[in-house]
Amino acid sequence: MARLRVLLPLPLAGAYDYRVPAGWDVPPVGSFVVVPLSGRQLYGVVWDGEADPDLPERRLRDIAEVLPVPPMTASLRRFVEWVAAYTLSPPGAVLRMAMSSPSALEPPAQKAGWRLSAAGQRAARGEGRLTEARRRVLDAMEPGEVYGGAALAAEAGVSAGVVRGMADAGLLESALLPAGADFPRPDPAHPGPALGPEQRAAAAALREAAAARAFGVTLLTGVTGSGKTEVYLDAVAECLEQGRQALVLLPEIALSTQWLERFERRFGTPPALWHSELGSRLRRDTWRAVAEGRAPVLVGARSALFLPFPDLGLIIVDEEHETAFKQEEGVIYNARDMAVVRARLAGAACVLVSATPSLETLTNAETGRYAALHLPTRHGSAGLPDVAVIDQRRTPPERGRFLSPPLVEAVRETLAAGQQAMLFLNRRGYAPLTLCRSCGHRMRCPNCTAWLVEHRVRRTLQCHHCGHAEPIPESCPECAAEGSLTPLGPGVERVQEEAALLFPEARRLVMASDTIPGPAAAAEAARAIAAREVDLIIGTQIVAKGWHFPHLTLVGVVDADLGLAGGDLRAAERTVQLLHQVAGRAGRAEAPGRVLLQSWNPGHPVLEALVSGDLDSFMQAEAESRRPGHWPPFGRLAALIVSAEDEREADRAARDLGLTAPRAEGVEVLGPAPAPLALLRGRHRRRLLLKARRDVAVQPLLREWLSRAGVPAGVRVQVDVDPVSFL
DNA sequence: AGCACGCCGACT
DNA sequence: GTCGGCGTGCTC
Repeated sequence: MARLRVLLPLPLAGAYDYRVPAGWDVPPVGSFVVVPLSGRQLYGVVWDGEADPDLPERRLRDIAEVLPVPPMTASLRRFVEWVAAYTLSPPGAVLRMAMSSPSALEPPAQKAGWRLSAAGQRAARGEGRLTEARRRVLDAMEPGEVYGGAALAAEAGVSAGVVRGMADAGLLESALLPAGADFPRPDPAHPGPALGPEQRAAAAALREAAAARAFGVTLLTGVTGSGKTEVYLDAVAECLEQGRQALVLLPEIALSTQWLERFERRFGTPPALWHSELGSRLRRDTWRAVAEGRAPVLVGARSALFLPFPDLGLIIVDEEHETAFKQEEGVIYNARDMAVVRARLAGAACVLVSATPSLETLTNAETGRYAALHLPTRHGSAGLPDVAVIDQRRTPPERGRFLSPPLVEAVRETLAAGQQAMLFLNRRGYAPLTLCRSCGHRMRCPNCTAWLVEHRVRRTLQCHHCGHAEPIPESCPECAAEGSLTPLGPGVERVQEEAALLFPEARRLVMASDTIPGPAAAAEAARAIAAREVDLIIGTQIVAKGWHFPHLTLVGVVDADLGLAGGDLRAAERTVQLLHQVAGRAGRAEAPGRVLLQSWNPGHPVLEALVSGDLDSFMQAEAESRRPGHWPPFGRLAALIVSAEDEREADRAARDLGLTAPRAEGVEVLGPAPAPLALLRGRHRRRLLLKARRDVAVQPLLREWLSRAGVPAGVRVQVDVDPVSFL
């Protein structure tokens, strides 16, 4: 009897063998099936390869069902295997991401609708008498087409009762609506916004890449406002004309209402969406529409990379430098890098887009692995904003304040001119640290190595790493002194408080992940700002991405030094990217923009680069500083995070792991050292860092190392290949 | 991932 | 005497 391999969406070492029941056709590789596993029924995928002939017959179970879904393509199967091997995850754990809507595998529930009956068709031809309402319903219908009852009533402008009455009278007969007919096709010929000459040239190059129907990567760069989005949407149009599907990855899809409006302007319809907040019903319909090729364009967060596109022709990664593309839990992967792999396996074009590309991507463009396109100027009349540093040592803020006199003055001028201003501080809450003035006690998280952040609006102290929250105590928990707890340092809430004192007449809006919790709030904020119902925006990094604020002419960065402390490999690169992005919010329409950076260290290369606008030289210097030590992108990194509830156990396991570290040419193991968050969610963490030359394949080394070093129970070892955050 | 089997504390 | 804690191990 035929045996085949079935991969299950579980963290198992590999595929299991199952029997094809007698009399069945052998389902093709990639088929979605239902199989029994220890008494449960599970979904799985028929996988490539030969079943184990030595497995005794009595241990095999029968496949229970083959599901009526298009089989998983070879290209997606290879991708699942590739990601599993690269990240050192069990293939089933990766498969789970590709089966993220299990109910989509079931036959879709068809909705009931109405169709013209024979009598109805006669009546439509004018036989017999009809009321006006019934006539309108018949006029709205085509013979043979099936309509939803409510939609039909609305289209004809009658009540639902009319439709029901016509059904009772035999003019309509019930029929099933075709499932999932509700993903509109974006029209590549829809007249979109006009492109300038530079944009047209770049768009033509991208169209050519998409028309080649072959793998290739292109880096598209250009300052904020240079029209990168319109250019790459032209490549999407080309992909549609080729009859293939396009995928656009965005870092924060939930907050991109403005992006969706641009898409609709270009194509006349919205795209299909994919992100974590999608409801289960829409999720199921979208997964299925993708699998059946009914969703020609999908815009999504990183997990959209694992959707079952039957013929993917183009992947766009917008804001490719964003760290939000890095998945930090479960299967740890970087969607930007995996997008390139997915495109290669699918024979698709890949476009990486950013105003401030990552050093990895820049290096790949420089060595010619990636093609490069650049849009040098802002589209329309807007010029680049003027960037200056405020030296806080010379003009310090008043005691207990955080806005220095020159910044206060600039905000005042801007508001007086009837323009909008923004204060940027990448720190949520009121104050990052709460200190007892009498004993020096600092309020810290019981589960993590982190200070508790005061959130005055909610009257709590919160940990931003594990979600721990407690009310602000009246007295010091250490020395019991009354009213001695003092907030230290600013968060956006505190900046807003200071702004309220300084600019009482200005209408202020705080934008942080806790005040803008979802797409609806983001859309409302964008509307209020565009309608000039807000004068002063005070925001964290969520204001940096993708917004278009036409009346904003001043951006004040409250603490430009903030991201630079703390020895992270990419601290400088990330700070430049973030502050450049924030600066790009200023002066996008006719009025010129102005950016002021408050700093205690104005000579820092990051600030000099932002002031001069010469980010290329900065990134080159950054590259030269990483090259000699074989740091990424000139070498490879993998982090091993060893964690245990017991601190001594974590220490011992980490030390033992360090002792068995691989010794090879071009490989170096650093640590163990306390991980930057040495205590996280109640687990003590130690970190080892494996650094290898570029030509060393680290996965075999890591696999061998981990299998050699037995990890005791209760200790967890997480592998993060290509870590971006060192937290 | 689930679910069973397995060996040590507070209950009707 | 039993119910139940979750530690370890297996599932084709």
